[in-house]
Amino acid sequence: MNATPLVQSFVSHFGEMGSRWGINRTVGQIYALLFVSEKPLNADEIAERLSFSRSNVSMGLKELESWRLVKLQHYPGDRREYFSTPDDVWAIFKTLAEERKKREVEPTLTMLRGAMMETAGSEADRHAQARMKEMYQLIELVTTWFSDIQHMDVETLQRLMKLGSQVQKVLQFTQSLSKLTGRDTERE
Amino acid sequence: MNATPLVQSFVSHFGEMGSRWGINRTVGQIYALLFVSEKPLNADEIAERLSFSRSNVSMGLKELESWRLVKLQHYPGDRREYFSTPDDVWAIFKTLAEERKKREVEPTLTMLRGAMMETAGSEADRHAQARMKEMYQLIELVTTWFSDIQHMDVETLQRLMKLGSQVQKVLQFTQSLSKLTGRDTERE
DNA sequence: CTCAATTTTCAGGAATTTCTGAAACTTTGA
DNA sequence: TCAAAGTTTCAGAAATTCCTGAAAATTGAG
Repeated sequence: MNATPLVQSFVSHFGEMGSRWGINRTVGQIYALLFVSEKPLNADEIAERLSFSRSNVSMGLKELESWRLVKLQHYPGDRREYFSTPDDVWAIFKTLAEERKKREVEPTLTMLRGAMMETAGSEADRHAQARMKEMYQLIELVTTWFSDIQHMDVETLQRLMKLGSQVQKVLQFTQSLSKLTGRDTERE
Repeated sequence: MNATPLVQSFVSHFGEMGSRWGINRTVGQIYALLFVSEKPLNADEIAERLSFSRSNVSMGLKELESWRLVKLQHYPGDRREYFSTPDDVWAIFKTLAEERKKREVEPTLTMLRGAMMETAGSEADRHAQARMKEMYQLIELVTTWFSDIQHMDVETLQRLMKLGSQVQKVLQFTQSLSKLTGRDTERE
């Protein structure tokens, strides 16, 4: 690899990390390279900089496209495809969260929903089903909340996050307000 | 495997999913089995039910222990160790989030911190460093918020989550209040 | 301390995943 | 329509990860 030590360490870190969760080393490194790159790169440039085979890069890029993590563009008079990552890190974060939800959470929710429909044939089954229900409700609450939050604009989100656990006080305050007015601020 | 179809499908789903993110099939299945089990199981029982070798189960349990996801207990007059998962799904969720943070996020933050200390030797480096800083700030904000939230009690947390994006309105309200009083509710 | 019960370690075979080069395919400009 | 430039596919080699059985280590009752 012919990059500065700075970029070098960033790229290899993403390689290692990549394999710690779902994606592989190649994909992690390609992403990292694109993320810090000043200008979009074409597949050959990526292959050369990371010393991967051209075909490996092609597969990696396809994988990144399926995660919606890379942008594709063309330059006039050049037939090659140039890749880059979106500039806005918040947008990247949201995309990542959405995709992980789709790949890791949704299938589990579907399975759990199915299991909860089954008729329990034994005491053990009844217990298992109750446990699955607890898991289902937790996951559903958390993911619904997540997607609620994702639809907020970045400024509000940042404000909320900076507020941190102080939101508790705000909540207590509105709670006592709603007791006064008789209106409930909670949904459902 | 000698389980009911209900437990069967739950366990195999966790096996598949397990390999989709960091942990392997064995570990996923052991966890799933313990999660729905009425009573704690010892290593031999687990090995038998899942048709894994005894040693594989031993390694899987060790892995789960390192994630703090299993409880260990003994019965009088029985030298074997019995394993189970905590009852409270919220507690499980928190543990999982903490461990993932420790394993997946902290190392990245450390690397980024290091990279940001380096002196950029070129225009490309300067750009890379700026990008890393954006990433660093986002991750730090999100994880700090997460741990803030984790320290809230479950009731408050649930209330907050059920509120969903309506929290936006509460926020706008307090914002206008603070304009009136001149006090700022945000930290930092 | 001894011995049997239980758990852990670990070398190497099995299974899976990753990566490559060659070939097939696609696109576009002439 | 053709040829050249570029991209994707895919079979199998290479690397990695997983899993097992055998042996070693640990534990605790007597």
